[in-house]
Amino acid sequence: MKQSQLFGSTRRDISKEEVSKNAILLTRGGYIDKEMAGVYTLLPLAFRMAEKIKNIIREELNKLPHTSEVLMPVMQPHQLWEATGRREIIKDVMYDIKDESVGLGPTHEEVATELFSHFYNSYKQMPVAIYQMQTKFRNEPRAKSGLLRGREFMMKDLYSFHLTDEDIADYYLQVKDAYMRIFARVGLNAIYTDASGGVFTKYRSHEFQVLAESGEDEIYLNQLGDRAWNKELVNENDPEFLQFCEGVIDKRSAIEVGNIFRFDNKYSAPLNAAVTNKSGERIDVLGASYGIGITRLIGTIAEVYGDIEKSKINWPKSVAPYKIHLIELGQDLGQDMYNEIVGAIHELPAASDILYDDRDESAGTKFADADLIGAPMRIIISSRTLERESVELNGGLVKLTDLKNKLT
RNA sequence: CGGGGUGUGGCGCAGUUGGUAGCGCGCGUCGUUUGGGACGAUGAGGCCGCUGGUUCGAGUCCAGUCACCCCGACCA
Repeated sequence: MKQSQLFGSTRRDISKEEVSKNAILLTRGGYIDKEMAGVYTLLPLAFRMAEKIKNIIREELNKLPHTSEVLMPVMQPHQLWEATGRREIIKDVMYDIKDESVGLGPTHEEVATELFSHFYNSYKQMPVAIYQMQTKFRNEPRAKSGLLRGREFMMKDLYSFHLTDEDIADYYLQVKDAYMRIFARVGLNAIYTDASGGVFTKYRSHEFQVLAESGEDEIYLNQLGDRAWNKELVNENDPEFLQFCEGVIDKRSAIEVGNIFRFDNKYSAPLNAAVTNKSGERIDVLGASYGIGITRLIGTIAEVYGDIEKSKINWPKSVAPYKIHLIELGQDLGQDMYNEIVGAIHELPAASDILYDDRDESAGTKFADADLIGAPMRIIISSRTLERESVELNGGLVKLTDLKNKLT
């Protein structure tokens, strides 16, 4: 992609009102543009990241048994929420459509459960799970912190339906493992955290928390640092908690990047999502929800990998919008040589992952922009490097003839 | 929803006791530059968030309203 043709650009100055690290870096880098509080455009750079994250999620979730991707509606009838008794609870959060008994979906337990009931009637068909990646709408009382808490945001939500307690428990753990792989692949160290189920469920929920100063949640880490309890769940006299932390309490701020919880028959019962078992009895299926905030993940990765002072980000390779930033300095390079290197690079499998800065800008501007854009690999081509039949790759000179090997 | 703060060219900001608006960046043109956000010249661009009030006169004072930021509450 030629940078001169990329929509948007880095920004030198942004409002001093913006305090959130991810919002500052992503806005300056030309990744996002704010429309209103908690509502952002994903510019090409952030959009590419979102697509890469979505593909990683797909790869991992598609390994799960009986699991398919779908796309459910954003518009949801109030009636469905009234049926499960959640209309009153959701009322302040759901954006409603004027003069219609319809709102924009903040979550999809109702829709997913109803959808299930349209196709499943027998234990022989069980279990089954569906997931989607979609924009969610929640009227947050206070949207803030850039992509970390939006009123409109992209989410992956998965719903599973099971016949037995054993089966749902097994699937739940499989999802947990898939989530841990997903977070690792996008470069985050997520901590599996026990949390309160809130109004969602009588069960404890489990959150995936990433340690960060900017995190809204507070968690108590165990000694190994690989398990935690959310503060909201903690009663410091609880024997189970005391055993968990073994006397060492390490309280840390963290960002919740995913959460999973069982709700069993909470929605299947009122929505009549039941199947017949071997004896011919109709039994309500057991359900669970599993969510990952995709746009929040982008914000979280920026929080973890960004540096405000240096105005730069070092994205993990797996999610960087472009893996290679090819920067051309000067305009009087030997054109033959130049064509040769660009040609060589474009023969690589990752050619679509190259951002080529072909703009007529000063070296300083190009470097500053490159720092903000944060590609993991930087190739500089200039008359200085071409004199030696080389380019600069991440700070070191590499012969043109060796470049292909270095990049593959 | 409580408390505090902010709304002025595309972006970032200044604007004194009320007198019809200015700076930087960016943008256009010309020239010089080209390895860490280059320089000179010149030019374009603003119903001062919105509504009402006070006044001969309001960016400036008053009231209301909307939006945005921070702290808290909330967070399906």
